Amino acid sequence: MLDIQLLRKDLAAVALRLASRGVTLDTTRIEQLEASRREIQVRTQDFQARRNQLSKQIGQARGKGLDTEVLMTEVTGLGDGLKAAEERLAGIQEELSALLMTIPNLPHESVPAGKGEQDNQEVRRHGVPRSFPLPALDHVEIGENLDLLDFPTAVKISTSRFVLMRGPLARLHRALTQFMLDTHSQEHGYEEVYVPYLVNADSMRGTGQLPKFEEDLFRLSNGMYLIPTAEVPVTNIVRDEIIPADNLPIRLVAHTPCFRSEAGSYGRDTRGMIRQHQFDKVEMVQFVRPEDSYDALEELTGHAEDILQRLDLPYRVVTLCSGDLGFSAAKTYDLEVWLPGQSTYREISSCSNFEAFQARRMQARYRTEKEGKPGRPELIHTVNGSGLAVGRSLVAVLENYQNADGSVTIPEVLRSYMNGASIIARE
RNA sequence: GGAGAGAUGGCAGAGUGGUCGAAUGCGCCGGAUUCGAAAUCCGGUUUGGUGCUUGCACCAACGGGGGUUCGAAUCCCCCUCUCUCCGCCA
Repeated sequence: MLDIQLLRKDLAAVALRLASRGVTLDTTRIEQLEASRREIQVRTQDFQARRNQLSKQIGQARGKGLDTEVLMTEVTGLGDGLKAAEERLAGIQEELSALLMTIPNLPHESVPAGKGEQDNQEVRRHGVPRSFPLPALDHVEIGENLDLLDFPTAVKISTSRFVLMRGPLARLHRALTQFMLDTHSQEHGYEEVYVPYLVNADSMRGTGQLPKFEEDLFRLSNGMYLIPTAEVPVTNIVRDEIIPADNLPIRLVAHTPCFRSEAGSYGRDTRGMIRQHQFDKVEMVQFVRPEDSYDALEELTGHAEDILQRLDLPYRVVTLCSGDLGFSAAKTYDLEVWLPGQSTYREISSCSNFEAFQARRMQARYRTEKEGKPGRPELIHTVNGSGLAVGRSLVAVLENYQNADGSVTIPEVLRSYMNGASIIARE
């Protein structure tokens, strides 16, 4: 959510910055609503002040046994006007806040202008894609040849866009998860947290999934939602909290399954594990002081990159252009891993600074200090990123570590999680 | 699933129709005292919003929503959540 003050003060500038995301702001409508809000709110509060004053006088008069008829007559006369003003004000504020909830975040000044994916800017590359004597297989062929990856059975049990993994492959998937969690919690300074996978609508509103993107979510019959990312439960830990300044920054990491309905991506990535309704992810979240959030974004992106480097997977870092930014993000780096089976880089992590956008929705604040004295609560900044998407990491390992005989070498750093094994081969 | 109790400030806890945004205690902040500290004493200490003369005024909020009333933390209705006991259960 944007700061309503900013819209009041400089609506044209806000509209301009949103235009770079391809979003058109109805400035006329906002100006109209603001003008009437202002007028009606002042009138309503005047009514309320008068009523409070009179009611207080009635109470005092009764206490002294005096006659209250004159006072009663005046206060009764306020009734209709007050009620009408209150109702109109409520209506306007509801409309304003509903509108405000659908406006995306403003891109940071360092974000390149652009319409879509093609305008994203590559920042750096790391690692060199390995060359294969024969055309590299994709993860589906590799996994199915090993009899460890089973899509048909997953479809039987559930439906399309689900997967069944067996034996050493299932274990490799778990090994990746453990490795990521251990690295972030033991070496990068994150506290590991275990969180609910079902959340309420307030939490979804807090991080920005609702009200605009309900169709991307799985909603349960009791009104709760399956999380599309650990970002939702982890970030909402600080909803409606005032954090002592000394506690910042807070760094949290969680592993969760993620559920996405993938409405609107029919026909995209239908083959394989790239785009599933259910996948696992390790997510890093940081709560920081506003002045620190861009440093935190660089740091957190580095933590995600460290996982790729330790797995020795080639990747590149891309800055999303204004038109490709997610709803809540002010700036995003995507990490794209090299997939030999597709001969292309594919997103494996997304690291974003949301500035105060989520914090404002959540009322997540910290207590500032001024010359040693406690100051006013101010909104924190939230930063998060995948570290990494586990399913896609597995895909990357299979494709980058495949051997000519159909086996797959296990990356060094995962072997301790695989009972010392160095290879996955057909039995 | 059944029965009962409850939800008030950072915490504990009072308040059942009127000067209550809320007693009291604890905590926290500042000051006094002290060589320093403890103890003690004094003062301060919720959040969101609006207006303008930017320092003041006003509005709203006692789990959430609605109602009664001139006036609601207090009365009524609905919802949510928490706790206790029983049942079930990893």
